[in-house]
Amino acid sequence: MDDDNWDLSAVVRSCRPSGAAATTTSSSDTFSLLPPHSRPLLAAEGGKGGAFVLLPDVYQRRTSAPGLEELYNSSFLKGWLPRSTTTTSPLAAVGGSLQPPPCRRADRPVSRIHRSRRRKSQQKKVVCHVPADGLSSDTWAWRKYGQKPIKGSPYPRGYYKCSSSKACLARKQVERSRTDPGIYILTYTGEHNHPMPTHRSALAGSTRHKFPSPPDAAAATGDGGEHPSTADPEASPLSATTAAGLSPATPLTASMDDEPFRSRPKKGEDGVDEEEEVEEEDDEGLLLVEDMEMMGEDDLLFVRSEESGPASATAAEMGAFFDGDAGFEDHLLPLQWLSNCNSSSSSHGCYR
DNA sequence: CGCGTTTGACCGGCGC
DNA sequence: GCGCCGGTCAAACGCG
Repeated sequence: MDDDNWDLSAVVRSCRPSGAAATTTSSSDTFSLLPPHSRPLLAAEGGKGGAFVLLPDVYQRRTSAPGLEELYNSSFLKGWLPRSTTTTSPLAAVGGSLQPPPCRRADRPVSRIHRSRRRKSQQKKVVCHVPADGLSSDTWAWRKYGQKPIKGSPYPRGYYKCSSSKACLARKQVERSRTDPGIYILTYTGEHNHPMPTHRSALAGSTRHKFPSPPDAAAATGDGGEHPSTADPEASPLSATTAAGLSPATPLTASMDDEPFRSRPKKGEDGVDEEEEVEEEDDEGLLLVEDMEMMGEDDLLFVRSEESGPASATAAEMGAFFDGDAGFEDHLLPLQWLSNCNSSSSSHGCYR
């Protein structure tokens, strides 16, 4: 149960805006830090025919919202809310089981089986579509452990693990949207079994490639030629590699931002200013979460924000929302969101 | 020296 | 049952 919360919260949390990322630790703080500008537009999709919900001021009130329960209970929500609060969520299972002791490839026998793999299809995951800047907002420390070209997509998918704790089963996949290169598809699975790192000390190494990457490469591939070390743009079209691979973890630093920014018509590229720039574009919706989906075994919560519309939420925001104590376990989060949406629609102040 | 990234290979799930 | 594809591992390497 808690696990689920963790999971979700963690997941979403990662979508935090770069600006707020570093300093926020408590959920409440985080929350308050969230850019008000983003009014999330949630799209709930129960598998098929999804329903879209506008979430207005979710962030402003994270406290309980009357009627939430009703909402929650309503068939509507049930259709897409992760009801898996129950103990049996696949995630829980995943979280509970630790990975087997590492074995070398040579040794790697058959025992890799019990990994977190467990029925891929049943794994609970949360999918967020975030703009490039959204990636940088992830406050969790992620470590890239793999990258793979995905069939049908020109961009590779990067695989990340939470580096804060070895035991942490939280994972994240970063993939560039094939339709909109400016958008990244973040897929979170597993849950963090530890508190969010206050500061990214863990990211030590990740800070490295900040903006070293040759602009050309990145620009050329359109995705990420960011890593200097890697990048063999020519090697394969997928060299976009880092595109997806930008470590989302390095948010503060912005490895990812770097690249993504390029893809979008951007102005300055001085890494330092990136955040500022981001904020600037915020108004335009750059920092919004394009889409967010939470998938349970069968359920899929699809959250979508409109880019320019008033209703837009940054991944970060969502993260904040889920952040900390308030988790799915209460199921209040989503509910709150929903309720807020319904009740109010206002305020979307611009972030900043 | 520590940590993260890169990269090729391995393995299992899933569809046909 | 087979093959494809996605996900993960771990050695090698780079950077601060």
